[in-house]
Amino acid sequence: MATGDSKTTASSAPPGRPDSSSTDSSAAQESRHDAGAALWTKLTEYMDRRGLRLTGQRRAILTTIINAPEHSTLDELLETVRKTDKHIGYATVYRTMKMLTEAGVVEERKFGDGYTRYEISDESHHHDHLICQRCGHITEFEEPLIEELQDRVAQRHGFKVTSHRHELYGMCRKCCESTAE
Amino acid sequence: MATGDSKTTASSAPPGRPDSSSTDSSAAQESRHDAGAALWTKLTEYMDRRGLRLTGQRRAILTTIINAPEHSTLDELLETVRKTDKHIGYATVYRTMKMLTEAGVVEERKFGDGYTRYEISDESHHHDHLICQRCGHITEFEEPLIEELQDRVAQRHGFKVTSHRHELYGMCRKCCESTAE
DNA sequence: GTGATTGCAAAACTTTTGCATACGA
DNA sequence: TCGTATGCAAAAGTTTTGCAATCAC
Repeated sequence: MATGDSKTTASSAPPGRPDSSSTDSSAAQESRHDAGAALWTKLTEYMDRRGLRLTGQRRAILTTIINAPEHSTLDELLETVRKTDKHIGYATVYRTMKMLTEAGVVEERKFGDGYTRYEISDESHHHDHLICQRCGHITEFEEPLIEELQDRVAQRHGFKVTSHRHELYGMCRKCCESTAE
Repeated sequence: MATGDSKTTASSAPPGRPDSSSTDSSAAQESRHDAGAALWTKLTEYMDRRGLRLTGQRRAILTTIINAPEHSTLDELLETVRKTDKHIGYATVYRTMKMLTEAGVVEERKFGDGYTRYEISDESHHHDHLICQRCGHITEFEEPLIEELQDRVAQRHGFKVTSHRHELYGMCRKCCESTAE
C-alpha cells in the first residue's frame, strides 16, 4: 500500500543526457544541491524558533531529499530513507515533509497523477515544469519573460500573486524520437 | 460525505461585478455557453460512434454543466442536477463527467484543494486561472504572448505539448481591498 | 430482447490523525 | 524530567469499481 507501484516516476537524471545541452537552465538537477549547508541552517533556525527537535529521523530525511532526485513522492523518499534507517515510518516522513515545507526548505508539487511530489526550495531560481506523459520524466525550465507577463496579468486583475504553477504536459524529446521511428 | 462542506467554491459569478471591467477577456463566465448546441452535437457524435446511449440522466447532467458556474466540483454538480432528477447517483455523475471529458466536451481541472473541477471545453479560447486562496474565487485570463513563449520553451526542449496548466494563486482584488481596510 | 446504464454500497488510494511509547534537550 | 517525536494502525476524504436491477435502442 505504502511502498510499491507508483506509475510515473522522475528518473534519476543521468548526468550528461542529451537534454542538458538545451538552452535553458536545468543545472539544478545535475548538481545535487551543494547548497545543502544553507538548507540545514534554514531548518535549524526554524526549529530552534519553535522548540522543535532535530532527531535522527529528521536528519536522515533531509539528507535523503537533498540527494534524491527532485520531484520524488513520499513513497520514493520513504523507500530511500529506509536504506539508512530501516524502521522509519511513513507518518514520520509525511510529517517531516510537512515541517520542511512549512520551514521553506522544500516545496510540494502536484502534477495531477495523484501523488504529491517534493523538491528543494530554491528561491533564487523559480522554475516551472515540462512533464512527459509517456515516460514520466520531468524537466525544469525558467523563462523570466513569462514571469513578467504573468505579473502584468495579475496586476490588470488587481490580483496579488503569492505562488504560481505553470506546467506543460506532453511528450519529451526522447519519447518523441522513439515514437517517430 | 458526498454533498456538503467544500471549503472553497467558485461563487456563481454575479453579472456586472467589478472584475468584469478589467482588460482581459473573462466573457466566457458571463454568458453561460450559448454554444450549447455545438456541445450537444459533439457529444452525440461521440456517443453514436461508440454505441453509447443518451439517457435522461446524461441529458440532465450536460444541461446542468452548461448552466452551472464553471469550475464546479462533482458534489456541486450532483446537488444541482438533483434539483432536476431527484434520484440521480454520485457514480452516474462521476461516470458521465468522465465520458464528457473523453468526448472533449468538458475539461477536468485540479487546483490543489483536493477536488476535481470541471469546465466546458472551448477550444477557441484557451485560458488560464487566477485562484484566490482567501475566498476561493476563480478568474480566467488569456495571454497569447505567454502561450507563444511557452511554445518556444517547449520547442527548445524538443518537447511536444499536448496540454498545459498555468495558475496564479494569491488574493483577488476584492479580498485585497477588504483586507487592506 | 440485448447490451448499455444506473444507483447503491463497498473498494481503492493517498493523505491525516490518535495514541501509547521512545527519545532529545 | 518534560514535552516533542515516532510508528503503528485506524480514520478521512475523494475517486473508482462491482453488481443486480433498469432502461434505451
